Amino acid sequence: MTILRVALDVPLARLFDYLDTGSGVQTGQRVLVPFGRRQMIGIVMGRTSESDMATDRLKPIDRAFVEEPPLPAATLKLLKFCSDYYHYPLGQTMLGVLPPRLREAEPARLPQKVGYRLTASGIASGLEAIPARSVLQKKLFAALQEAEVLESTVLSTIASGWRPALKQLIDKGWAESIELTGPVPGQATTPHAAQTLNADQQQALEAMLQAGSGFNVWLLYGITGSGKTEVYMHLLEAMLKECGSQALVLVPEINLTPQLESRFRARFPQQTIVMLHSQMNESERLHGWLRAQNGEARIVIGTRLSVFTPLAKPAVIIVDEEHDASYKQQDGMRYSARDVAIMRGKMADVPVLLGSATPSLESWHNAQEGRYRLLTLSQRAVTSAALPAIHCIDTRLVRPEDGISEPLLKAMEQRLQRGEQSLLFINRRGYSPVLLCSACAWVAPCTRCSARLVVHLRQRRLRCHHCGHEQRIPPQCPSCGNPDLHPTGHGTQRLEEVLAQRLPAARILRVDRDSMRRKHAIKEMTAQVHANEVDILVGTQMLAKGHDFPNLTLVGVIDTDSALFSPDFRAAERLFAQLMQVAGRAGRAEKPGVVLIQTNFPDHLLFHALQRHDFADFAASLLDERRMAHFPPYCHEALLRAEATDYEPVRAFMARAKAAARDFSRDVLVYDPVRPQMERLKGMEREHLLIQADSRKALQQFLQALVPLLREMPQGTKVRWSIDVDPLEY
DNA sequence: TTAATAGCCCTG
DNA sequence: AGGGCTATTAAC
Repeated sequence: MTILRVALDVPLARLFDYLDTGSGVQTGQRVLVPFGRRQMIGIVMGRTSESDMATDRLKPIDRAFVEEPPLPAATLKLLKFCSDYYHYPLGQTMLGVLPPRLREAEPARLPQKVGYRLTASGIASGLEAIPARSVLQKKLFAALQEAEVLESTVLSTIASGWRPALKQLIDKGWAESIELTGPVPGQATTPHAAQTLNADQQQALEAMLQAGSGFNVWLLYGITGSGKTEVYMHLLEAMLKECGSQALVLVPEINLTPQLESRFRARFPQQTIVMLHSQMNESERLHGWLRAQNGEARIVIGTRLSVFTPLAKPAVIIVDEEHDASYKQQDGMRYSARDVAIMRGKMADVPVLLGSATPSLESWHNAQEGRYRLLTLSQRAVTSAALPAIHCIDTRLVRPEDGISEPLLKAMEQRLQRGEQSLLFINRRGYSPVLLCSACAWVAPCTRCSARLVVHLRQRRLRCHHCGHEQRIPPQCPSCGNPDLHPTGHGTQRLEEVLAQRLPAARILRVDRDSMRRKHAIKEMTAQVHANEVDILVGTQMLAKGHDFPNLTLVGVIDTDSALFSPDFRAAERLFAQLMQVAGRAGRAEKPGVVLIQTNFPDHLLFHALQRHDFADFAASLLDERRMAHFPPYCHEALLRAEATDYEPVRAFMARAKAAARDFSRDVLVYDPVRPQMERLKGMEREHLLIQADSRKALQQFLQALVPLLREMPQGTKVRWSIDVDPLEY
């Protein structure tokens, strides 16, 4: 009798043993097992003949899903690595990355694919037999004539209302449905021609092709508009020539995927492309996962979680906008999808391509040190499109009125007259960030967070942007009774209002999380801007990403000074990336763009570098600072976070953790526990303990010793803690 | 994490 | 004694 070692979704850092029932289940397969007095889905991690547990206490599995393909060994290995590296229980790691459907006790399978083809009589009668007014039928008939067999997804791309028309063809005996097995037949459309690469792009591509198919990390550093995507597609074209090989393309947010998706689909119409992100429904996610695993999907495009998607034959991994913070998971297993991608590339011995206009300092440093190979795109792909001119407006000299300074307003007026578009960038949604009592200086606080409530005037409500808490705007100051409460400072809503007053002729559109909540809001917004139905966009960083607005020639940046002197040492790096990105929205086509930044500190190095579009220079100076301060990437960090409803148990837990750490902290620096910026969040009192080490190895050894002690520590129960390896936020 | 149970205070 | 609460423990 053999024993199965099973990973289960419980917060315990071990596996559970079960008796096999002669099911023939393999490593990597799903099983349904009794656990306590309920049932759970588990993954078989291996077999053994010995158990730590007395054999008579072992229970047999209830069911093995032998009809499903087992997770490949490479996936198990990657997840085991992540579980170790991020110090997160293996079972939760394993089960946590599965599409939700695979966590249910139902066997998973791909839907039987149905294809359609012409019957013998259909072929005999020919296209002429269809009456001219049945346009759709004719179209479908022609497509079937050309391709022989087409499946439903392809027919949808030909005509959205194809079903009734096809039914008519079937009723007439001219077409029939058949069951499809094996790979999907290609689409009838011809691929979009590859764009010719400029010298930089060509050089980058050749370097990668020359290096061959083995592991290598490439950092493709290309300014906005330099055509990184075109390089990706040329690379894929070359890599996917090999039979059955697959590419994994990671993108930061769902926002960006529709654009990228359509470009890839137009370019690779014959290949099955699968999208994977959290906005897809459960069956789509399951099917995408299974198609990636069985090799049918040649290109997998997805957000961070898709870095774990099993692939039958990976050939290359691309991480677009590698600096983007959304690659870092901020709860559960706090992995960095970019770093996992690199580890995966290493394990699978395939190249990894990181792309960015403003690489993370970690990656930039690795490139400088020769661990990654740097590829630079310094020309814009559309050569006529000049880089935007970036100017600062010194707000010490020109006081902004209601948030907007005279020169900025003038510039917007000018665009309005010329029929061009402007974008106002402000990183704060809502009407105003503070509600202030004019008599006693009381400001509306959140009850659950150490944060101020943001005024949302239109809804007449106060909202916490951290926990979602909401309340009505009080009619008078709760502290002194004064009815004169002032919304103070500017958010997107207020700016929109101010602009409507100052530029009454302008058509203004606000773009933030609040206004873009509706399902196709972003798509509609993009269409409106392209159709020139909008003169001024007012929005948050949402607007900074990806969009290409050819008639947009002015970008105004309202207020970024707080980030210049933030206690977070990564704030400047992020601000630079953000401004570079938002500046890239200006003047993408033939019209030159201008960026105006309102600031009290126009002489700050960040702005000087930005004006010269000189990331390299700014990165060098930031790296100098980091080296001197001994911050990442010159050290490796982990953060122990703890929280509970009361502060005392948190403090006690952290004090014990720190004491425990002292015993074996020779090669690491363990700081004293500190309260984070946001001391209270969502009703929880928090504390952090920072750990630094010179090497990853020392840090890992330390954590390996510490984490088991933490697990055994009496926590006064309600303390929740987690380990964040390579934290980005503190 | 979930779920059962052991332990404890309280009322009656 | 038994209700209602919290702390503790086991899960294969």
